[in-house]
Parts: sequence; structure tokens; C-alpha cells
Amino acid sequence: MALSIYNTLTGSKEVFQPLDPNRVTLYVCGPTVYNYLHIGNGRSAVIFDTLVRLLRFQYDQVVFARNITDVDDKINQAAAQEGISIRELTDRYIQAYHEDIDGLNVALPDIEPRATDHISQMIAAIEQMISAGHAYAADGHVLFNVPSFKDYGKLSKRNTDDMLAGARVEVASYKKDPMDFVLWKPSADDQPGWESPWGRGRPGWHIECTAMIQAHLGNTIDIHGGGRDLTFPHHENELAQGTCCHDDEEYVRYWMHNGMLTVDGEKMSKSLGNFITIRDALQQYHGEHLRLMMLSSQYRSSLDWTDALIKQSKQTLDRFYNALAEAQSLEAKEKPELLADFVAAMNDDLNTPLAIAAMHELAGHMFKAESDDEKQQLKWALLTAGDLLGILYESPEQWFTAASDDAISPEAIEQLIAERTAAKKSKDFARADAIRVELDEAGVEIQDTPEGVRWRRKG
RNA sequence: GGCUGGAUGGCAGAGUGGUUAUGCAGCGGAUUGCAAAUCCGUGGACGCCGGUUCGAUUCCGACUCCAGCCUCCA
Repeated sequence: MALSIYNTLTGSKEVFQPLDPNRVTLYVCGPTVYNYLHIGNGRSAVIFDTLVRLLRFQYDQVVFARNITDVDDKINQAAAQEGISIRELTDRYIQAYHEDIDGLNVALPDIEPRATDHISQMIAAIEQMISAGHAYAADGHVLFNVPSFKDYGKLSKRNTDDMLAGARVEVASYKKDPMDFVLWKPSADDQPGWESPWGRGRPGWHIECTAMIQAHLGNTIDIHGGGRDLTFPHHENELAQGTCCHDDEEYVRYWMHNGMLTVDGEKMSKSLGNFITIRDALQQYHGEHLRLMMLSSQYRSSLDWTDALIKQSKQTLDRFYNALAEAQSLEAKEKPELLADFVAAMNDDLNTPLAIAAMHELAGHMFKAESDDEKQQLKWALLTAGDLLGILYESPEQWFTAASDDAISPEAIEQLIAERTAAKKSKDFARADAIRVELDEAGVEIQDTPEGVRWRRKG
């Protein structure tokens, strides 16, 4: 069963065929680092991390680049306000970014290029576009000439006439065409800048991705991903540049865009200020709850952030860990057939909700399994599926007994359980129940199983 | 206003031209000293109006509502 991907460019699901059958290249737009990431950024990171896991599962070589935008007017402004260099500011937030996505079990990419390390490549790409007649210098700026690229608008499905009709922004006088966008712009003395053939300046927003893709992955890449809100103008402009800076060679073969995370039905964004940082969310919730929650709807749909949804993800994980506990002392044993439904769902444009349903099926079989052999195979299937989704990486034991700092200690719990067992033995059920209530109030749940008393923390 | 996408049972969320996923919640039962976990059973849905069809939640059109983009944004 081959992987199918919904390609924004064609507006349809297509069978994925990498240019080089043995080497998949993908590039995902990473963050602009001037403050902490919000959970909408987190969802995007989780989705593409999951895609990479699926690709690595099926292809020998996957080269994954996710950039860091470390020069931009908001960064410049934030750095100026603090009186520090943009490097100092961005280093700080890059570190925080790495900590945050690690909390969501998102791995680092193979290549994590920074825009400011690729200024010379950007300048080279711009020069190439100028000589090919797609860009021009004017008034210290370099602009991409949109009418020179006939396919402009194809990715975001819009035509320039419509856009101009709705446009309210005034057009800079140095533009040949109102749609033209900036590749390079001049910097004032107190702004970060680099020497260039057009004077001291800094890159426009879109050119960094084009230059870094070319530098690290080649002229044509298989997959380019990012949030839906990047489709226009960012990716539309990138597509124009990326095609025009190397003789109309195809730039990206599959464009993928994830849906937005909303809060109270409204998009979470830095500009609206209605965002929850990953950092804050991780204080309140387990990263695994958040990760599963982010995968609980198909990636192209929007996802509304609610406590109820996170709670539901927790319940789902409890069920999966309960299933794994059935085979806790057994070795996992490979049985690929058991994974077929799960993989088929994932291969269908990353249908994670259907894939999770397949895991529920596996869990149900585990609870009913009678032979160790069957349990071992189901354990393998559940763990492998979990690994592809980036969940179920703890032992059931850890999962159910991990404690926060102020919680009751395992020793105290064992002590109370021993007392309760003694009370039960002497048929003093009132005492036994009192102890259970006491533990319950301390956030600990008791289970009398055929194998003895088990306890777990709620929450 | 223009463009793109969406509207499924109490909630979340797949999918399909006819046999009505999955999970949570609910209800009944099994198990249990009582619970928990688990198992068995069960009710409940396809925004609105037309059209195509033997038959539409699924295809087509209008409408309503929602989200995203058109300005920085994952």
C-alpha cells in the first residue's frame, strides 16, 4: 500500500513517488524565533515529525530539513528593545524551541539551517534571478517581478487580478508591478544588515527557504510542508523564486499544508495574541496527551483546542497503556500483518484518526488475547504503531505511577495498600474502603487484580 | 468583497451511491466484598432546499453558517 499525499498544488490526493526512489527529500518551514512557540506551531511540528517517522519507516534514506528564521523585522525590533544582537536573542529562543518540541517528542531534523548562515546563497540566488530577467534592483531594493512568472497564483489558487481588486495597501513607487515582492531590502545603520551588490541590506522573507533548499537538498525537492497560512504569500512566492532561480526546473513536487489550531473556534496566532505557548501547555499537561490530541484529527482539518479534547486523549492513552500492561513482562514479537490497517490509514494522506482507530482494535484484541504468543505480537504492533505516531514511549508502569513533586510517595502508598489488604483479610471492609478513599483523595486509584493489587495515579 | 476549505449521533472524529467506523460519555448485564480495569449487549447522525438516480449522508446546483488566506503568522 503506497503512501498518498494531498498536494496543495494540484488540489488532489496523489500517490507519492520520490524523484529518487531511494532518497526522499523534504523541507518544512520552521519558526521565526523571537519569542516562545505556541501550540499551533507545535501542531505543525508534530504533524511533520509524524510524516517523517512514516517516511523513514518505508524509505531507506530520508533527508529532512527544517529551517530557523533568525532574521526578520520582528526579531530586529525585539533585539533592539533589549539592546542585544539578533544572534543573542535568537540563540535564546532557539534553545527554548528545542526544549519545547522535545516535550512533544518531536525529533530534530537532519538539517536545521539558519537564515543568517545562508546570506551569500541568498545573494547568489537573487543575482541569478536578476540575470534571468525575473528580478530587478530599484531604490536599494531587489524585487521579484511577478508578471515574469506565468504560473504565479497556481499554488494558492488565486489570480493577480482578484488580488489587486481587493488590495487596500498602497503600492511602493519603485515597484514595476503592484504584485512584485521584495527579495532584498536596504538596512538603516542601526539595523542588522549584510553587504551586497545592492548595498548594505537584509533579505526579504521568502528567499531564505529557496536558498537553503538549494544549498542543502537540491534544485528539486519531494515535499515542502508548512501551515496552511503560509500558502500565500510565502509559498506562492517561494515557488516563483525557486522555479525562476534555476531555469524553470521543478521546485517542489508535493506541497503539504496543515490546518490551523483554533481556540474557541478562532485561529491561534501571534498577532491575535490569543496564543498558548507550548511551554505553558507542558506545565499543565503531559506532552504525550498533547501530541495525541494534535493527531486526533486529520492534519488538513483545523483543530479546536479544548481541555475536554486533551482529557479524551489522556483516556485513549490510558487504554493503550492498559493494553500494554497485559503484556508487560513479555517480549514483543514482530507480526507485520497486525499493522496493516494502521499503516494503510497512515499511508492515506496521514489519516491519523483512522490509524488511532486501528490501534483501538489492537488494544481490544490484547484484552481478549489468551495466548502469550498473541499478546507478544499485539505488543509489537501497538508499540510500532505508537512509535510511528510518537506516543507510547513509556512503560505502562511509568505511565501510571509517575508523580508530580508534591504527590504522595510510592512508599506511603504501599504502606496504605498493605494496611488495606490486612483489613480485607479480616473482612473489615469499612476500614479497607476508608483507605481506598484516602488514597483516592491523594490521587491514587487502587485495582484489585488476579495478580494482586495495582495502583496508579489519576490526573 | 474575492479566493480556498468545511458543516456527520451528547462530545471528538473516520468513511461510504444501497449492508449505517472508532473512542469517550449514557443505558443494561458479566466480573468484584464494594470498586477500578476489562468483557458482552444497547440507543443515537449525516446543516438547509432542490436536482440526478430504482435508491444520496455520499454525486450536481443554490442557500445558510463556520474557518483560513487576501497584511506578519505553523
